[in-house]
Amino acid sequence: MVMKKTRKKPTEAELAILRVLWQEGPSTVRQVHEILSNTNKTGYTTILKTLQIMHEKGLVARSEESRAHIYFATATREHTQGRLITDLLDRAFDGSRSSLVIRLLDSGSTPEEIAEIRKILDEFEGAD
Amino acid sequence: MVMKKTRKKPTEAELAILRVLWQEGPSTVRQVHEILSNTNKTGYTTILKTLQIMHEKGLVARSEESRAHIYFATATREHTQGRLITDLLDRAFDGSRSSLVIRLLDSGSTPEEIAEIRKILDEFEGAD
DNA sequence: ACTTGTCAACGTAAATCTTCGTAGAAATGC
DNA sequence: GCATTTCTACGAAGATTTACGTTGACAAGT
Repeated sequence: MVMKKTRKKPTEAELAILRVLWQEGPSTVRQVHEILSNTNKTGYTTILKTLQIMHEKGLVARSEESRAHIYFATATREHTQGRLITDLLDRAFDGSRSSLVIRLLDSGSTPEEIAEIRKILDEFEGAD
Repeated sequence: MVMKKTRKKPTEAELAILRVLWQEGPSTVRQVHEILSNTNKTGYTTILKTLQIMHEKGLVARSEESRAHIYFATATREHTQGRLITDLLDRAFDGSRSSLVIRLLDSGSTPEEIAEIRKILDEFEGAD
């Protein structure tokens, strides 16, 4: 039996922590909590517990060398984003990428964003 | 206190049911179950219970005229899709629409899809 | 009227997610 | 050395989600 390659989808609380780890790099529980306490009201031990669960799930790994363990995400932001978007694509858009883009643009995009997206399209079209 | 305009985000099971209602139009519990039993293994009463919960939440409404109640979604597919995509945009992409599109295209899009998306972009750029 | 089948309603069980309190180990300060 | 602070580990409570079993109402046929 081969190890599953696809990790489980992170929960809301887990994703919030992953965002911090991706942005800040490897961090201690305290550091993650400091960042999240700006927007959330979750206590220190809640972050700790969630990180321990994420560790069991394999969403994060940690260095235990120093007393304050240092956690880091095991999957890249890009990989996780890809999994989340294809998941939503299947669950809510019947796999239609174009209708997803329509909703995305419809939800208040600026002309700058549209121009940027067009550039992205050019690159993808050129690469193929 | 004004009534909240924004409905709660549907759960996985709820979204699966909403997809059926959007596709098939107003349906009885039995009809929804028939469709979903092709891919899912959930029992009839599970669908029924979920629809009742969705009714409490306001995600669906129903006509009780005939004995078999007829359920239909209260929000359009487009509206719900918009809420789901902006939710994911905030939670996983830090609000960056372009990086969301990158992940979307990166996840196996065909040249036809890219061309279609380009057309969509044209329309949005023309409309603004 | 009686039986049979269909359906909504109810309760609830199991799983998962979120949150926090407390204990104990490790480091720091006096 | 002893008290205080900092940190992980453990346990557990509450909320939410998912999933069924059972019951009683109701309708249709015989």
